[in-house]
Formats: sequence, C-alpha cells, structure tokens
Amino acid sequence: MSIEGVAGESRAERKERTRRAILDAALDQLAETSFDSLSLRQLAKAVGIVPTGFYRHFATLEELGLALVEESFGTLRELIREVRRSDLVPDLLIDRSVEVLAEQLDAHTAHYRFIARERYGGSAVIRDAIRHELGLFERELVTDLARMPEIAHWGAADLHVLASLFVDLMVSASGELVGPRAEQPGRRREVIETLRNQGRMIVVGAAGWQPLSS
Amino acid sequence: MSIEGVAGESRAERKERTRRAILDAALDQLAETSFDSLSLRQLAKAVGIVPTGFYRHFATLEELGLALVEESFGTLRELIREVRRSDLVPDLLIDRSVEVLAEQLDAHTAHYRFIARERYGGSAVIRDAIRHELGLFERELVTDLARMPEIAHWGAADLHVLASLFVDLMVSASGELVGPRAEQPGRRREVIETLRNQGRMIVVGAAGWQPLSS
DNA sequence: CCTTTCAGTGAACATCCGTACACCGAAACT
DNA sequence: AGTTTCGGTGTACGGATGTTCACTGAAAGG
Repeated sequence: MSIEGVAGESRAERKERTRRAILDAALDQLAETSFDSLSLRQLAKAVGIVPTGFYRHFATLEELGLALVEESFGTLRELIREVRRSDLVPDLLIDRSVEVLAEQLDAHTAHYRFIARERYGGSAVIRDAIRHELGLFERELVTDLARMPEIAHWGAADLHVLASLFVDLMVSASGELVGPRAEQPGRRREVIETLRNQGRMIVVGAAGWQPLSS
Repeated sequence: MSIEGVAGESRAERKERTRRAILDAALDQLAETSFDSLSLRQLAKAVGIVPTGFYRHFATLEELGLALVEESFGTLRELIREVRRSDLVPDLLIDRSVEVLAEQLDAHTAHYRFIARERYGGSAVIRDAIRHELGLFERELVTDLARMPEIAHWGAADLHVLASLFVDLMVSASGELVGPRAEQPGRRREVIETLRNQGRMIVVGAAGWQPLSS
C-alpha cells in the first residue's frame, strides 16, 4: 500500500485522509489540464492508490468534480463572510474586498483556478453546477448590497446588474492566475491593482446610476 | 473518399475546402468538449477523412487550435470595425455596440464560445494565444476610447481599466451562450439585456471617474 | 505525353483509458 | 472469539487514442 498507515487512526479517519489526497491530487492535476480530460489513472497514481481504489470514494469522476465545486464555493463563502464582518463605508469597502479576495486567491489558488477554468468548461454537469453556485453567490451579494443606504431604493434588476458585474470581475481575476506567468511576482500585483480600479470605477457608476424604470 | 469531388475544382480549392471542413468540425466538436480533450480521430470521422489525412493540413492539433484562435479574433475585429463605422455619441454607443455584439454572437456562436471556453482553458499554448489576442483587442479599444473627448485627458492606466472591463464583459457574455440552455430564446435576450445595463453602468462610472494620479 | 506533386488511404504500432471482478487483511462490531 | 464490513489490491478486458509508413490515383507541370 502506498498510502502508509498512521499509528492511531480509525478506519473513517483513514478514509477521509485518502479522500482528501484524491481531491488535492485532482486540484493539482487540474492546474495543467481541464476537468474533462482528467485521467483517473494518473490521479490514482499521484494519490498512491490503485486505479480501482478511486471508486471507494467517488462513484464517477463527475462526482469528484461536483465535490470540488462544493469545496471551492465553500472557500468563496468564507470570503463573503470575511468581508461582511468588516462593516465599512462604500469607499473603503471595495479596497477591503479586493484585499480579502487577494488573500483568498493566495490561500486557495487551486480552487479559484478550478472555478475560472470550468465555469465555461467542457463538462456540462460541472459547468451547470458552477453556474448554479455563482448564482447563489450573486444573490448573497445582492442582499448585502440591498442593505446599503445609497442603493436601497434600487430594483431587483439593478442589483442584479451590479452584482453580476462584481462576480464577473472576481472570476476574471481568478482566471488571470491560472497560467505559469501568474507566478511572476509583478503579475499578481498588477492583476490585483487592475481589479481594485475596476471595482472602484463600477462603484462610481453605481453611485451615479439612475435605477431602471421597469 | 468521403469528401466527394466537385466538378470543376482545382487541387488547391479542394484542399482549402477540406481545411474548412476540419475547422468547422472542430468548432462543432468544441461545443461539447474542451480543446485539450479534442479527439483527432473523431474529428477526422466527422470531416469524412481518415485520421492520418489530418496531417496534410495541420502538423499538430495545437496548430489547429491556433488557427481557430486566429480565425475567431478575425471575427472579433470585424466587430470593432463595425462599431467604429457608426460614429455615435457615447450614450448611444453602448447600445449600438451591444447590438452589434449580439449579431456577431448569433453569426459566429462557435467562435465566441471557443474563446470564452479556452480563455482560461487547459491548453497553455492556446490560452496564451487568446490572452495575447485579447490584449491586442484591448489596445485597439484603448485607442478608440482615447479619441473620445470626454476621456481624452485620461492616462494609460485609466484607459486600461475601462477597456479591460469591457473585454471581460464581452467574454463573459459569450460564455453565457455555451450551454444547452443558451438555446432557450428568453435566455439570450436576458444575457443581452444584462450586458447592455452592465455597459451603461460602467459608462456612468467612467463619466464620473477621477483619473488616477500616477 | 511523361513526370512530379500531393491530398487522401489503410494497416499496424504501442499506449493509455475506464471499469468489472475476485480477492485480501485489518478494523469494527456482536 | 467469531463474524462482518470495507478500503485497498491485482488482473484482465475491450476500446479509443496519436502517430508511423508505404501506398494510390488524379491533378499540375514540363
């Protein structure tokens, strides 16, 4: 067995450990290929189990993908909670949000890359799962935005427009970190800097926005 | 031979016709999978040639992908030219741009889906090629924007922020058309409507923008 | 008319793929 | 102590993959 045993470890603990190893190996492999060309055998080799062992944890590769989606959006929810905690005036809120996002991108690079890459990727099931989760995330954003006095009088359509802008920006920024060039130190700063200014510009737009009549 | 001959057709014409068939079959197949899991054999079968016949037109699959990138951005350049032709005031310009984009998305769905899907996709070569072309496109946009009197005094950094916003929006809108749900008639209108409002909101933001000091 | 070019052929290759199946050994349970 | 559960093993299978090579037949060129 290539996954070495550990002294006092229950069967459930061990299973969970292997499961984690599979998820991590998948995220690692997904840095270089897209999900729908993910190889179960290479995955198993990286984990240190035999190919068939995979099925003890996931019924199909697709199920693995959905688990990754779930996990990735878990970290995204961390983000929104993190930002919500700091109750700031709008001007500083963008800066703070971008700051938190930058931290998250560092801490969970593989997850955010996965979302950016598979959002419009080749697997319909995963694509739809991500679309669904991004929809939920956008709604959370909408309820947060609706609480802000400056735009309290906006309609649902206006809030959707604004929130979807932020979501697109966030995913794009994540996507800019997928390549090998993302490792260039200057590159990351540049992406973050652009993102911050984009956010600011949108906030200015929101401030001067005439709510839609409909 | 599965590609039937045509009466008065030179050898070069015929070769070009097969090449087109390969590109089209690839675009067709890329509606369902991502590029890096594209199958040369399935491709050949769809075209009606034997697998090895492919190599008469492209040295590798990668080269095919680069040809698709080039072709896709050809249609994108059509778009910008189309918009540039109609010299409008800023208010109407967004509406007109979105209108033209909507037409282009209809006429060249496969190309735009390809760009959206592979922008952050699994093939590094194609990803970089798309990034490069999007960079060029953004620069074109910048020079166009710089001609507008309202923002003539902006610096390069400001123009970059604005242009990259538009580029992200455009690609996102393209990406929303990848799935099977894109065929729902209401869905398309909704995407376009959202895009138009996003564009308007950004224009409002640009109008009130205080240029960066640096 | 004779020669060259070359798009498309077809067989053969080694390699990788997902997964079905019977099996094992130790942890968990009774 | 005896039995069951179950994570991981190893073999084996049929099928798909990209690429090689020598070949063909008709169009192009002399």
